[in-house]
This record gives sequence, structure tokens and C-alpha cells, in this order.
Amino acid sequence: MAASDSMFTHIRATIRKIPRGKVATYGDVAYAAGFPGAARQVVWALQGTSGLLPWQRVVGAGGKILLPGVKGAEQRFLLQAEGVAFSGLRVNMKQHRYAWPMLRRRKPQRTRRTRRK
DNA sequence: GCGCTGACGGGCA
DNA sequence: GTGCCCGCCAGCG
Repeated sequence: MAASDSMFTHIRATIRKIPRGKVATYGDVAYAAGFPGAARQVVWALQGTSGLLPWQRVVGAGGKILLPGVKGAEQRFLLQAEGVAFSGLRVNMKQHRYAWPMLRRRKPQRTRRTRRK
């Protein structure tokens, strides 16, 4: 893709690849799109395209539904309708996490934060 | 022009 | 298992 394509283009394309009955985390989407660690950008991409792509298939780390209020309930409902199994308020990632095909996983070397706490 | 926000993730104490 | 922090980048006040 040309540089003129915004990162959202990649993110949206990535989200659209999630098949029915599967889910992916924000981090996975960002990672698969080529932006490791840019989970927030996934949020932005979803906000501008809600309704145009399977936003319900994107959940937080561990399969947690992060949307507040009725939106969260709606997401859970839609996923269940697709056959996604839930473990309480979490998606059963073990069974429904989407295994990105041909995903060139770059090494997350940026893990050297070593910040003080 | 500057800074904060946002449906977050991941690592460390 | 819990809590805190920093980093991603685009949009908007």
C-alpha cells in the first residue's frame, strides 16, 4: 500500500479479514496491520467506520468487552449470534481468537521500556 | 500552534 | 493476581 494510505486503511482492511465466528484483540489487529503497540489507533479506525466493518469482532486483551453501556451488551449479543462462546464477560479466546494467516510478525523489540514504577 | 483525549496493550514492581 | 506507567497516532479544543 502506498504511503498515501492512512494507517486506518490498513487497520480497517485487517479488521475486515476477521471471519465470522472469530474475534481479535485491539493489539492483534494493530499488530497484524503493521503497527505493533498502536492499539489506540484501532479504536479510532473503528469509530470512523462503525457499521461498515465487523467492529463487534474486535475486543480487548483477554477477550474482554471494553465498550461501555448498551454497546457492550450489543457487541456480546452479536458475537454470541455468530457462535462465539463466552466465559462470563470474556470471549473464549482459546477457541475463537483469530489466527492471522501469513501474518509477518515483527519482533516486538520495543519491549525494552524498563520504566520505573 | 500546543496539548489532551481515546472502545488499549504490554511489562514490571 | 493487582496496580501503575509509558507508547502508538490522529482528531479536536
